[in-house]
Amino acid sequence: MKTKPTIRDVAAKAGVSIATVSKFINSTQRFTAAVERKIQAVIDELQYHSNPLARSMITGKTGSVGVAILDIGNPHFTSMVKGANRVALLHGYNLLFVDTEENQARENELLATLSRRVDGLVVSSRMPEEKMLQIVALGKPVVFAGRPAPTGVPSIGIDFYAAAYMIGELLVQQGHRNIAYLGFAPARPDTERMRGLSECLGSHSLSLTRFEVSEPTLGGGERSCSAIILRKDKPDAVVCYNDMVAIGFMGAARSFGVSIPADMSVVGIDNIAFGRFTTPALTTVDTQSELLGEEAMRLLIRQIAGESPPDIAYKMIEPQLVMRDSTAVRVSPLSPAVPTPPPKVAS
Amino acid sequence: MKTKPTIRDVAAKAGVSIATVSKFINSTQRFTAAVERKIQAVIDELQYHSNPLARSMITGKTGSVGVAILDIGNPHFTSMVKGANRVALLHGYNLLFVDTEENQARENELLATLSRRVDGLVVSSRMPEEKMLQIVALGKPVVFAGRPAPTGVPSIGIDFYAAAYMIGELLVQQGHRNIAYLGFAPARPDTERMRGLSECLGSHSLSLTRFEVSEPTLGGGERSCSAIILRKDKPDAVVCYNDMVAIGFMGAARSFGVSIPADMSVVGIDNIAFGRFTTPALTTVDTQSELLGEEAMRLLIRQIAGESPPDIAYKMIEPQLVMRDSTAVRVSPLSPAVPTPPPKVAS
DNA sequence: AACAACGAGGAAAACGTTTTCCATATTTTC
DNA sequence: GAAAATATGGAAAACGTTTTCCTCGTTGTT
Repeated sequence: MKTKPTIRDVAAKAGVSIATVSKFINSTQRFTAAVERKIQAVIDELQYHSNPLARSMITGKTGSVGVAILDIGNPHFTSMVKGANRVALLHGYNLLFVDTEENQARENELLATLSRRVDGLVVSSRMPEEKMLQIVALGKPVVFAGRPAPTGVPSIGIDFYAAAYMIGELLVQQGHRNIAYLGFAPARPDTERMRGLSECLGSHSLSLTRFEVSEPTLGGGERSCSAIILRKDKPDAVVCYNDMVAIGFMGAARSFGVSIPADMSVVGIDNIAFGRFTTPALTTVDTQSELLGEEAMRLLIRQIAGESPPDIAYKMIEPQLVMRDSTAVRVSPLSPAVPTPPPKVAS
Repeated sequence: MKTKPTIRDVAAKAGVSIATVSKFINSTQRFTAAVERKIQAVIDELQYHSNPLARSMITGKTGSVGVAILDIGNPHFTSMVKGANRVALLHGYNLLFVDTEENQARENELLATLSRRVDGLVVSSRMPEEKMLQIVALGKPVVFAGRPAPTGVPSIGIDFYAAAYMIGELLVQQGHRNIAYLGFAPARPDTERMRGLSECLGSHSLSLTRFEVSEPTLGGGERSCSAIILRKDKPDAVVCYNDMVAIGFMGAARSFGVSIPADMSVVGIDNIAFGRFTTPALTTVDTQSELLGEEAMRLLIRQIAGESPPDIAYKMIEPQLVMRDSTAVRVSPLSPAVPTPPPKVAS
């Protein structure tokens, strides 16, 4: 009564061998109706469920896939998980995920443990290439999502270069000249964003001012606001590392009395759902987080199924501009060569 | 080279028995320095990691705990996960979570599978009591978080009754008389909220109008807006099932030309981070999602450690009102007995 | 009626560990 | 220096399955 019933219990009670029970459960062999009925009855009576650990040990398959994300608090990642979850379920896998952000130090251990419990891994964490290779060395199928992966490793990328470039184009068209980038670069993984933006500006003979955000969150955006707002030659547009930063930034900006987009345009990256509900609604570029998750999971599942990695190496998601109300054409005169002192605003 | 090294491989290569290697790894016994050095060297060379499945099979422990949440897209749940993750990590467990929303039909299967892979379960899904009992019957330690659980089952509750009651108090103080509740009740789990609200109103001789939201999300809140806004005796305050609904509702309301809080007060429940960044900032009541996750995990871990369930049965989290700008004292005259036709607004 | 072919069911090995004993080798104690 | 105590290491059973052969008994074919 205390301990869970094993296959041995049902075999004994049904008067057959454990082999028979196993084959019946996995429907790998047919038996006479009487036998099958008897086994089923005993299974129901005992509430028997086969132990997946034991099964996995011998089959080498677990029936689940893992997803490692950086920050479960960021809707971009949760959307990704949703997409991944959907296709995993569709293919009969279930999804386990871990949030690696909470304890960077134990990320390795976490992933090592996880990797033994799943048939494959999609990892979306930001990490140095070296660590990526360690994960690949775990020997499980893995696909990296949303970040450039070492060559030869399957991955779904997001074309942040293009994203940033189109943002730059928009802002320049709207007459902005003093454009700033509020970025996040612990191990500089956001060079793509910055490159896209500065190359775009460069093609218009403009240069980019760069600011650093402590972390890619609402709080990070909030805290980095004052440094930008209070600057002598305050930028007339700032493009943010992602939507979370942008939303945090806008909130703080408002409390400083700067009005968006009248005084300053702001744009994010990701297109999280909340961006539609801020005031002003956030202009951003859609990185199709959910599609990203779906594609990554498809890739992973194909890889688990044994398709050769070279065939399925790489794919890039093309972002799309989403115009909303946090950007506007600049009405004040183009920024003069000699900056005029900014008007004092009510703080 | 192809297949992962096993304990047998390292034993052979180190010239000792597998028992010795096992004991060394788990530090259950000391050996001579030479032997230990040798084993460690081989482990490093082979990149050996012990197989957690095999280990779990014999020890009966997995070293991980599971969390089942309803909707990973809702920041309330993700905060909870963050809290749970933190204390799990602290106690040496790692956290696996599954999103049960995507496929309600497979929820059972999902939980059954998960339950075999973890030492215990925190479940925060909304579900009928019968299903809760099924989960308990799985035989793993489990704590329910955020919802009332069957008696005798450990759980951390949120006092939604009190939450709703204090919202009602606030609104009445502010002069609102025609107060509506926008709720969500597939198997009516939100009766607490509604009870709290209507009992509060009752104590002021007011009655509650009730509206139904299709799903507890941004989209749900958005879609349910028109039915409320376009009503002849439009309520002057609506309290929403949760913050997501409230934010969606406010967004739609704005597009209908009703201004919040001037024309109508809105309040949510949960206090998700984004509520500070809407316009107006959302008045809500803090359910301390992160604390909820922490407490639930602590309870679970104590239970895994073998403390008797009766001792640790139940705890209730007391919510706190968070006043922001989506509520205001009502300036217009108290709602007349005969409703005046609503002003035509630009749609 | 004899023989092949087939179908139903079982015995036992395997998966990679942990753990309980047991057998030595080494130290301590007197 | 011998006996007792202790430290060091190993053999083998166990965990709960799947899977690969076998062995029968039954059916079908000629």
